Amino acid sequence: MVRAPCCEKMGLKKGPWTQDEDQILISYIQKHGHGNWRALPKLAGLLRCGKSCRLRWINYLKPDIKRGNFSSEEEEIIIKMHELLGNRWSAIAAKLPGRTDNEIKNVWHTHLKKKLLNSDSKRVVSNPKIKRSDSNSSTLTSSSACTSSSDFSSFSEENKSTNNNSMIKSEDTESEETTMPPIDESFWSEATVEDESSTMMMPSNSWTISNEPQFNHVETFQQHSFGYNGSNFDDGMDFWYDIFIRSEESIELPEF
DNA sequence: AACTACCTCAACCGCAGGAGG
DNA sequence: TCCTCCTGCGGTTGAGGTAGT
Repeated sequence: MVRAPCCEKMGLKKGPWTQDEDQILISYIQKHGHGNWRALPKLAGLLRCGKSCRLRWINYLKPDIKRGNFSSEEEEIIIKMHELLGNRWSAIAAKLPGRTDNEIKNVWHTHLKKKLLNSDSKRVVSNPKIKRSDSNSSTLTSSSACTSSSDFSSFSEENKSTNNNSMIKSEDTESEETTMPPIDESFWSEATVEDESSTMMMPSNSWTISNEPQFNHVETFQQHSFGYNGSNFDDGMDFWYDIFIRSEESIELPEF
């Protein structure tokens, strides 16, 4: 490493973990919980900094970590979530049980980015079958839920470079205006994933978002959830994404 | 077999933000 | 309000593995 070795300075070990260290960390946390990470290595008798222990536990030792290759479904979810959220790996990881942000980040940089480039940035949702799910949508303002244009534009920016500025859109969309469909029963559709053992609820209508952020507006967003139900994950759990969709309504701000 | 180039992924770093005094 | 401590996040690094020559 080029950067200042903070742990070495204090006589602490760094670099790859040994099996012994792993075992010490596991048994300590199983007995006492992790509590204060900074204090943990001293209490457990490890010559590591707390940060290192925390990372090792979260990314490798935690019992619910799912090891092994990512399934194609998981990869598609990552791609979709990355389109929506940008490099917010922890948020993406929260929707993939058993996967860590570090792992997802690595997969993205090593596989998915290339995959996307090679596949000409095509949308990953295919073969939609229509079936409604129960939508729990609620209106909220950008300032409270999506932290406004900064959050929204982060994935908007991403889309500019990778997907011609679409959030979720149909192939034939041409307009650059913001065109939000009303959210009603027909909003939701179901897209099947490859193995047909689970179903994915997706918004069925299409819309576009403007190329230019409207900084003189406080924009409102509607929150919608979509996700998987089914048994294609080991734990059989359902999970849902929350997405924020720019509403037709926006509030004019006075010019300063 | 030896060397090089490329890839993968665990681990590190600095920073931001929340909590508490 | 300010300061310190702690945690979590995202970006980056580099050792080890693998493929190609």
